Amino acid sequence: MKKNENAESLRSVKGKAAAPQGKERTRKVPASLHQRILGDIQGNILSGRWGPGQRIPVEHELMRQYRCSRMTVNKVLTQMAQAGMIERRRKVGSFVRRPQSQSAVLSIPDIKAEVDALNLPYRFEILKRSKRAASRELRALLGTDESVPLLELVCRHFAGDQPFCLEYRLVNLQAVPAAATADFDETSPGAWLLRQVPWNVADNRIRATGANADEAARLQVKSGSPCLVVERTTRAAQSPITFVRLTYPGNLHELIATFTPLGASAPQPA
Amino acid sequence: MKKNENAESLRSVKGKAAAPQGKERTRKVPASLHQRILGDIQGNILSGRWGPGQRIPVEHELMRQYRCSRMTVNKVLTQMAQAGMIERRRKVGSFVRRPQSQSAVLSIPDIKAEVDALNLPYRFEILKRSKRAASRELRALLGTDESVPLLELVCRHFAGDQPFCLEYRLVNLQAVPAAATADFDETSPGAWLLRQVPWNVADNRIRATGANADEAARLQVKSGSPCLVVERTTRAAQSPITFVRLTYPGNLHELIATFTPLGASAPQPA
DNA sequence: TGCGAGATAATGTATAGGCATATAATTGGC
DNA sequence: GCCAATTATATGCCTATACATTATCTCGCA
Repeated sequence: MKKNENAESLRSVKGKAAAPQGKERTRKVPASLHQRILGDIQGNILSGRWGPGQRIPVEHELMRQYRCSRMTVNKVLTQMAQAGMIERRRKVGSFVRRPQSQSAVLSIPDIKAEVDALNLPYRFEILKRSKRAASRELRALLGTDESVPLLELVCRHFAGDQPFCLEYRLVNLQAVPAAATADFDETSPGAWLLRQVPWNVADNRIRATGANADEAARLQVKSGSPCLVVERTTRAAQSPITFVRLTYPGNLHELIATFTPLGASAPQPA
Repeated sequence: MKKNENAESLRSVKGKAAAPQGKERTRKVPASLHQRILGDIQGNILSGRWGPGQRIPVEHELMRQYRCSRMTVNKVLTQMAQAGMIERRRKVGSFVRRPQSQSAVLSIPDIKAEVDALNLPYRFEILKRSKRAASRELRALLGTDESVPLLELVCRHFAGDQPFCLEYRLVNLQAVPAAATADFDETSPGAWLLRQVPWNVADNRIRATGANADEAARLQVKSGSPCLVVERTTRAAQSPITFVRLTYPGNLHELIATFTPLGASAPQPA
């Protein structure tokens, strides 16, 4: 099996870039060399030409194919290894990984953004707000063992006149003291917190339940009707920030996750 | 050669290079320099010291701080930009991104693996199997407009004696002709397909519904009881491979997604 | 035959420099 | 004073090289 069936993408002459594409005549011409190399290798893997376990060309071979330096191919291969698509072993070579479990990137937008996407007017209301010490159960939800002061919130989000989502939230007041005095008139607690503690680490748990009587009344659905529940515990710098349970009436909502081997693993800057 | 000695002396100095305003150095020290730089910058962002919109040191500044070359810090910053944590603008600098929507990594394991994780014996059965041409609706599910031959499967997965999951699947026989003659006695269609077309791209849609009469009977739950539904359309090299709808009885199942700013974005080898 | 000492092959990391490109800031011409 | 041209800055991308690390293979020698 000849290995250079895809080697026709050799650079013509180094340092000479093709015409600065006036109107993107072809699909998307990968501008940079390492993007092109990455695309080629990824193509070979995704198309199945290079199956799991198969060894892919070593760095010097790729240098030769693309007439480039080792750093360039190394950058590509390192990136693919970090993404989990290949496995690299010293002295032996690089091999296509066998995906044990697909991993998908789930985008969790702000609720306001979700409602906006439906072209419906958004509003929300605070149904309950109280300060309290963390009981044992609440501490378990937040994943902390310290007894910290908590802010407890229940909040309802609307899309038009229809209840869209019910939010139960605990905020660690020790980590975010400003939450105690914040009025959530303008910004919802979720958005407010994201402004305060923008970058954090979170665990999300997604499941389906039937609405209990309380939830059903607040969401204006029948008791027991299916709901999508997203629970999220958020930490930043080792201390828990907030726990939130979002309950969506079943058919009103859908989470979208995309599995992309590489590339768009993060939200784009709009 | 003096070049060598120069590099050597730099290397020795490097060990004590200042970690800028880093306080939590009690962690394990990352082996390589760029890992340390990445950890430092990430720490500054996650801890909130560098908030969204804030400009982070330019490459030459980081070179000086860490006494390293530009390639090294460039590697780090490029990586962070790809992960979506910072945004880089020429001439202006690099800025901490404001996460508009959190993106989490969702791990979608094989059903057998899920059941194994519960320490229950796994088995499955094929309830229906038929070949057919793609009707308009089925084509819409698969996301193709060609009229391709399809294999339609209904399959039930058990955890112990309890039905665990219902699987409705369409397989594009044009893309995977071997599926027509495969017997799914040993391996479930999902696992079989993953062996045939190991790397692919998929869209996942997750929602909650009530079980209809048919599903309820097969899952041994009451009609209308809440179910978690995962629909997935899988493509490889532009041609759709398979569509699958997995229906889990509500409280039996939970999807876990983790938001990690950088790093373990892919499943690790066992 | 067994086995330890290289030789070798591949990746991992880092350096120093280069040109290219986009854009903010500055300057020059009017 | 305003707009255009230039310059400076910071990133984007690439090269060529060097040395370190690690696992595999091979060869010489007892």
